[in-house]
Amino acid sequence: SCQLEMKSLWDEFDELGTEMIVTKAGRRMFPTFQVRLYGLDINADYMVMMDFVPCDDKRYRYSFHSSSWVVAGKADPYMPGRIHVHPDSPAKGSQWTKQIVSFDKLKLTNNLMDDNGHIILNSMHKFQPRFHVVYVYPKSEDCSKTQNYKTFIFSETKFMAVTAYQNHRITQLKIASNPFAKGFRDVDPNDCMVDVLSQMSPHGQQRNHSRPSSLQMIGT
Amino acid sequence: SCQLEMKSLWDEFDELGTEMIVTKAGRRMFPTFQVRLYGLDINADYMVMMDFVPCDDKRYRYSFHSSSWVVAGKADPYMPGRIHVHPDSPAKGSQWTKQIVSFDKLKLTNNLMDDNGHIILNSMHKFQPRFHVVYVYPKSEDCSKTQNYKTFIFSETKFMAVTAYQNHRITQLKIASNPFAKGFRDVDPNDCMVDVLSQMSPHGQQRNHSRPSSLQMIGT
DNA sequence: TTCTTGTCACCTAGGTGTTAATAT
DNA sequence: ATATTAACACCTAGGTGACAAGAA
Repeated sequence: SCQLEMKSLWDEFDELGTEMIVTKAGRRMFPTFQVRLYGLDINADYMVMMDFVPCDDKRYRYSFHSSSWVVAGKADPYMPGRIHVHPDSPAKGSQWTKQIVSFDKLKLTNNLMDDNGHIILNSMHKFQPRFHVVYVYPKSEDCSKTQNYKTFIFSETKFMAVTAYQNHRITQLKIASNPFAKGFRDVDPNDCMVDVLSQMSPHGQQRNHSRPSSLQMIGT
Repeated sequence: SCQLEMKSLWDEFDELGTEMIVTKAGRRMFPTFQVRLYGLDINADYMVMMDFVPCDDKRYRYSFHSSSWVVAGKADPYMPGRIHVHPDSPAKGSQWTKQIVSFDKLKLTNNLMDDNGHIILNSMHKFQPRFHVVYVYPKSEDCSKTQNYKTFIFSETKFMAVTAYQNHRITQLKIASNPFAKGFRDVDPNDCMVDVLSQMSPHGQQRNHSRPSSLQMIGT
């Protein structure tokens, strides 16, 4: 079996309508797709991988008027999706189960000519990530008898591919939760008066907030 | 067969008497031990790994008077060395031969109690890195007949383990050749008058040399 | 209008030798 | 004296959304 990591964060995004940036060079997903695996054969070899399937046959646009996604026509021509094989593959069941399996190297692109092995997605289309665990047969074993893979789908990880964020609340949630976007945070949600004061002690780590407003709060 | 990458850089260090820093937290080697592999069976599995053996039974100290290493007694008690298995192991011969095999994740420590899997070395002792390629037998094959590994030793990669650099010329060569030490370079060896001038054009990338002397050269 | 692209300041994450303080 | 440690400024390397300009 298989359990999605950071499910509560995925849920938060899903409620707003998750958006993932696609760029020519390739952009990582946030949240990162991470799972915990259970019940694998310790000594058997497995490949683990991801792919992405269209949720429907539609093209969307974001209506700022109603703050929602509306259908904008039929989907652009669909290319059979690439598969991203986890770079640790193949590995023993013991390896996969003893730590979280993270797809943080996976990147999304809208470049149809991409030759970096990134996942190619159409912008303004909706996608469902899928996770696959493939059992690698030993040479001696008969591979015609049993199904050798299992697929897991987490509905809360579906998302709209975009070249720029449409829903401002998604932007704010990304900024609040992605460490790499810390530079855009107005105030650190972990900060409170006590924390701000503790930063002024010689042991507290100093931070430079670019916005003076967040520091003026101390004096008022 | 097997070929050492960056051999000329290793030679430069070896002529001065290579030193490698060991720290409690673990320090990478520089130059990084990297090799090119040839003649592996494309479809067979191999493990590749490194270990370090003492060059002799001596303890050294650096004589600043004579600018050379002198024997300072018998070696400290020797613990059988750890083995660093390349993280890509096991992999097919095709994988190992199609790109440079780099041990840039390998770290050296002087902490006898290290539990990060780093290589433990005695400071002020001399070591010889060794590189091993191990053939992984398929389950069906008889493993009692043939030797299943091969060891490569490059004499120019031997080094003295130190907690701080002793030979100032080694320090300077590290600073000149390791990108991460760029902050300690006095002037960029790639810079000449033409380069400095080209940097002043709007397309040239600006650099901030902390030493004003390197900029005063322009005016004189 | 709507969507895409490239550049940028600002981060995270971690690899350097330096330096001053400490240990032996 | 000699050797080790920990904090530090300064890098490499690369992941963020903002923004202005461009494309469809």
